[in-house]
Amino acid sequence: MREILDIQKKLLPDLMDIMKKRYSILHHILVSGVVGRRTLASSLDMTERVLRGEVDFLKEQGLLESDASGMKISESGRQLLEDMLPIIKIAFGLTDLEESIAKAYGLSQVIVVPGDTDTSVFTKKELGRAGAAALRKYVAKGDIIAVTGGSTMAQIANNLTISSSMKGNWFVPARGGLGESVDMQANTIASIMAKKTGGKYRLLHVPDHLGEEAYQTLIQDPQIQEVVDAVRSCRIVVHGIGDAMVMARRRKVDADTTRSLQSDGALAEAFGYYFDRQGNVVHKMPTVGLRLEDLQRTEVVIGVAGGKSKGEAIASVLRHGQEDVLVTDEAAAIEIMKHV
Amino acid sequence: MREILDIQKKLLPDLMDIMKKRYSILHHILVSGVVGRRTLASSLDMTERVLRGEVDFLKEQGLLESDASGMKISESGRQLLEDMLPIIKIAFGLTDLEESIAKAYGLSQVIVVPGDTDTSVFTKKELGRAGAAALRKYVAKGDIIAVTGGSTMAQIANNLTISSSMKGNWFVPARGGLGESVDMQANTIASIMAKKTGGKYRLLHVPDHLGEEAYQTLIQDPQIQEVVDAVRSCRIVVHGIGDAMVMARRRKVDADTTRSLQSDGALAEAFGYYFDRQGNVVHKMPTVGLRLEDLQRTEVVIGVAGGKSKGEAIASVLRHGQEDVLVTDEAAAIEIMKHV
DNA sequence: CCAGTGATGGACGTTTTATGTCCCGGGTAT
DNA sequence: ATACCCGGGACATAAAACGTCCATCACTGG
Repeated sequence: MREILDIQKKLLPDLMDIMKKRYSILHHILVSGVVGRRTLASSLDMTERVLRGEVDFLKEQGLLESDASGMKISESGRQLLEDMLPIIKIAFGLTDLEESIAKAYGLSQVIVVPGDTDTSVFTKKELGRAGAAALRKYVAKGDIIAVTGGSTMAQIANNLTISSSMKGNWFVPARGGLGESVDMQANTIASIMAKKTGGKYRLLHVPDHLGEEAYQTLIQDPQIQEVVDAVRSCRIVVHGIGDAMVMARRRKVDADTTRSLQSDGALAEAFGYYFDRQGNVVHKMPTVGLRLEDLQRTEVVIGVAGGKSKGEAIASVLRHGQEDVLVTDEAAAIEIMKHV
Repeated sequence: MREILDIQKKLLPDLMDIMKKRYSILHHILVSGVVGRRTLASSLDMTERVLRGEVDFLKEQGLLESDASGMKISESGRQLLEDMLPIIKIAFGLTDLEESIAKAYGLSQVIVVPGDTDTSVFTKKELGRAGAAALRKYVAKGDIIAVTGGSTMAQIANNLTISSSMKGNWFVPARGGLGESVDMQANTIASIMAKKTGGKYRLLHVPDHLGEEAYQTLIQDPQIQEVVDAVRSCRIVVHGIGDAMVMARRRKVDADTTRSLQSDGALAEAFGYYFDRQGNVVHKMPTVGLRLEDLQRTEVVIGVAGGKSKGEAIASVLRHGQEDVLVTDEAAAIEIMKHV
């Protein structure tokens, strides 16, 4: 596979460029749904005319369709994009990145999508697609799947589709309420995922910042206890990874804790735990749900995060060593490899 | 390996041609040892100038060397050729098929799409796409285009798009109603094609199995006469090819006729005529429209059919010798070559 | 020794193709 | 109703490809 491309490169040096160009046009149209020529041209940084040439070609090949409202991808175009993914990864050099990260951190699979989530909303969507695909790959019938919150997780939820293998699975939030906006809370994500896949879900309604005694009575509650048990016996965890300080701010952590996080060198956050550069846990959010020790019994831990700015944070979570699968983007992957 | 080339064929069809061209240049030089530009050009059937462009490129890539005595292949060029062999075999299996069929049956163009229409719906769609592309290539402004019915023709109609070169053209059914389901009748196909391309159409409402006198009065009708005249003066014919017995059954031909077809060795059916293995007409459907002798005045006859099971039938229609362009699939093409 | 042959590489005008730029008529969402 | 965005047509221009001719060089055969 790789050889064939190397051979072709010798005989057709610009093959890769054209292939990438056409791929990215098609891909852009795929993620945009319906889009016009001018919009597309500016978003791809091409002149209108040359884009038009390519679009005419792609139309002739039956890979996209156009009507008065704009252009959209055809079924065979969508299929083509799917089939092309491995080729594109090689052409973009992403396979190398995937393999080196997997080896450096002892992961069983790494998926790298092209682009940078920090700068392109399309990359974020692609990350969601890839995350959903990864989950689909590892899930089995009757699994309990614990998920966290965050915008990346929301994207994954968006890209899940109904599938027989996920029908009847349980989606649960990995931890209790962690004071984020509603549509990115773990509870919300779990319910969306369940609806999209035809699965079931249970919610954990445990507010933050409870007094000790209120907390104790709450976790004695049989209803809550049941959900917590389910969470702790999950087979799959899918979680985002965040920058420690950004997450602390977003969750309105009090000044004292923030200071202590800073002095402890907290760099990354994942499922309510804060990690320093070496991958040590330096702080945990006071709420119920999945504990670190539960992860060891968990069969598949899937981390999903992207963006150049998150690279270092992802690296420190990976160093902690509980992850099995990582889904990230090109920019973050490059940063991760700087911190081996 | 196979997939990557199929993908590239869809996304970069012209680059595949260039690859073939460069490969054959290199290969020719390899077998010739040392050879001059003009000699090579004539032996490859290229103009000197275009060969020179390619040679300059190959020299730049270090794949061949040239001195005052002529050109010869370099070591890395020889290595490349060796590595390419499997790629070339796969990538151009179809091209070879196309050329051998074209030569064997004296056609001006043969288009072979990968796959087998019998087993894959996708191949059938691809056949439709290729048929539409072929029609687009040969059509000119103001043409009258006669079409037949059938599911393959319906696919072609589906894949036609509005285009200025076809605007205002006439689509007519090649022959009268031949007792098939409505959405595959020539009348229907003609009207769909006209709508899709922005052309106009005329229909032929002549039922099958008319009594002789009803038939005579019908074809005296000026309206019908006008359409029949248009059909017979068409410049382009696009038609499907069917297995004789399958078609007879589908058209509910009576038992007597079926027996006579069988005893005459009818193998194939096209535009209402039945052909035996040698390409002789052994029977014709009793309806009005295009006659065989009209085909000689027709400039472009495009036959479209695929599927392993139809290979022999296609071959016998080709042997009749009126076809100019054939669009088929890989499985049928292989069968066709077995019957040269 | 020399003319003839066939080679490469340079040159140049012409044709074809690609590109930048505008505009038009038609839908669509506001 | 209107303003906006869409695809597609049109056209001048820049760039690439091509056909053609020629100069020069190396080798060969006489």
